[in-house]
Amino acid sequence: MRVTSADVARESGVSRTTVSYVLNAKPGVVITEATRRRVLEAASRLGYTPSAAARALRSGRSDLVLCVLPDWTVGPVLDTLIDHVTTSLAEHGLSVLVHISRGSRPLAELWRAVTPCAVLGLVPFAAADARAMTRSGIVVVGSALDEDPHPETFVVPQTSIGRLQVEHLVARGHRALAYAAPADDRLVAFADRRLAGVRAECARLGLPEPRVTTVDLTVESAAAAVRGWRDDAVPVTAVAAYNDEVALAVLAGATAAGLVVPDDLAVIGVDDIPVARLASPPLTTVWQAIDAQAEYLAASVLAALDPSLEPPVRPDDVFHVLERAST
Amino acid sequence: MRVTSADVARESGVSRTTVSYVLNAKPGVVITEATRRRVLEAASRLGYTPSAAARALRSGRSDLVLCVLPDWTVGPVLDTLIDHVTTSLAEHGLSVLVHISRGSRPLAELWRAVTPCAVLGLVPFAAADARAMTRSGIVVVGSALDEDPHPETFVVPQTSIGRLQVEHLVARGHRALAYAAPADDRLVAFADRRLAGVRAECARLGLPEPRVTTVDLTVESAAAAVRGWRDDAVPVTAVAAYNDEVALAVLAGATAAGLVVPDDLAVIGVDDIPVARLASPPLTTVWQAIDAQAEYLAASVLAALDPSLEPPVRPDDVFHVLERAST
DNA sequence: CTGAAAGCGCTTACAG
DNA sequence: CTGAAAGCGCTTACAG
Repeated sequence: MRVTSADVARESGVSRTTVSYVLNAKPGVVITEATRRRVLEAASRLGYTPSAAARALRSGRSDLVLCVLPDWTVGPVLDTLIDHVTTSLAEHGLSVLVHISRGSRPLAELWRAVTPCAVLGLVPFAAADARAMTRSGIVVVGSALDEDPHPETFVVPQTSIGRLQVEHLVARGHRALAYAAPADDRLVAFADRRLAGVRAECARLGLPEPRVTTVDLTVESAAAAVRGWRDDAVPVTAVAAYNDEVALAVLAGATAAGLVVPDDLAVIGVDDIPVARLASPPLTTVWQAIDAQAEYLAASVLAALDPSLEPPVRPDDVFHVLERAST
Repeated sequence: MRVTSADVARESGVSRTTVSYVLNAKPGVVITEATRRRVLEAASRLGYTPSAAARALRSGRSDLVLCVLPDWTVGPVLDTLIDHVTTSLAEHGLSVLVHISRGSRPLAELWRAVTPCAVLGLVPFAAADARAMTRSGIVVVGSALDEDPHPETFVVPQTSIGRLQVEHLVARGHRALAYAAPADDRLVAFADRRLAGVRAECARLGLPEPRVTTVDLTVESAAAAVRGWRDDAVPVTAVAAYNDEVALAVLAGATAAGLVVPDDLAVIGVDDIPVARLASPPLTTVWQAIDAQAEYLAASVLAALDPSLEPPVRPDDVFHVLERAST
């Protein structure tokens, strides 16, 4: 049924060795042009496609990169990141496969089934998982939410997002700040790091501790939060939100509470989702240089796979404030 | 280096055959409880994990399901759908791997590398691709944007979305309708089907042809569109938008143009993205029963894989209007 | 420049 | 109830 290299060999009148040499363009081996052409023609005529399983079994390595995502909704930023990484690695013959870790099955089952050459975690791996993969010869590129000692780790400096938000708000004259945290439990790790950045920057600038309030993605929840902030001894005048969705909720809540943004309350989000600019007023947000991050991530994988490659330099300065009318 | 079934056999003092029988719980083969236990213990002591490559090579089939996504931004609806499908299929020992078809590499390279048992397309496959996969013994579950003769195809009745939107707007007393189309080229196939639904329903109800305008995700673009609609001989009073993002743009554009929603202009979207309810006024939208769709999709894959299984019945009535204040 | 042969790790008839 | 042996399709020393 299946067309194998033996078929191609028979069809073109050479040995399987030669077929393999030709099809893999084995460096160092010289094949007569005529032979080469015959093999190539036979292969395409027969519709030959090498068996990945056999190749993986033989070489002990596949050309698949397994990308493990967190189980919370991905969002356009991560979508774009994956897009870029996929494209970059494709140029090096690697195919990226994405798995949403739905908690349902252990990660181990998955990478054992796929036998990827590398696993890319966009969420931190459990130490045991990382160890098991490494022991199996799989290259592991993990992620950290912040500073991490491991050189082979993708670091998204979440704290600096919080810092940037505060820096921007303070430059606009605000001193009494609040942090609008997301309600979704699954985001807590990220939210905490961003909040840590907000706190650290407030402390550094000698501002009072920021008020921290969880805001649902509903107008009522946000309006209640806004009222709470205004009722404070020192009323909050500016809000750093976990992300754009939370920021949009705060915007809606402020309007519902009769406040004018940004005069009564300034709001800054994170991500620059498409609808951020459609809000009224348009939402100021923290934008991320996803291309640079993706480039770095792809280069990290390649470097980890091939020790002769120079490890890439972590991109600096990937976050920027996109100033709109909400601050 | 790698622990193989031969190691387990040696360690437990049995043959590889027995190891295989025990580990795969081969039905019909009876193994002494003592032997069974010895093998199981040796396997776990050694940390044995079967080689997926060898298994795939041997059996000619893996337990991976490749899910191919379109190259446009996925969005929360598709995210959720994949989540559900992943969970469902995991219960049957299948792992779902997602690939964003970035256009960069031909699909063929990918499924050849992965050798999945099934490929699930959330976007229609090219006929040649589908044929090649089927010929290679891979089960193909494709998608169609609308009615499709193939029984093994996932159908999302895009036209009925448009119909529902019109039906809702007409029930609210509107007769002069517009369709707000997305600017992104990659969405054109979907947008066209939804528009076809809008047109068909207008025709059925004896309404004038809907005005069709492309709307960027910017306030300016939307405001211009809104003004155009108002300047018509018979001014448009209600808009069916391609999705919630476009609808939010129209909302912003209407406000910018000095109109009051829904009194001057009613707007209905599609998807119920989280921020839809945060808009002012909150956005009426078409909601989809993703759970039912995901269940159907997972069952389709299983049925295609195992002919003895009853093919699932296509869920009916998956779309519903979620009425909020924008209509 | 090309071929015969081994072996990657597994499963499964086929004998005992 | 258990074992020896073949073979899935590939690549790669090793001989010519």
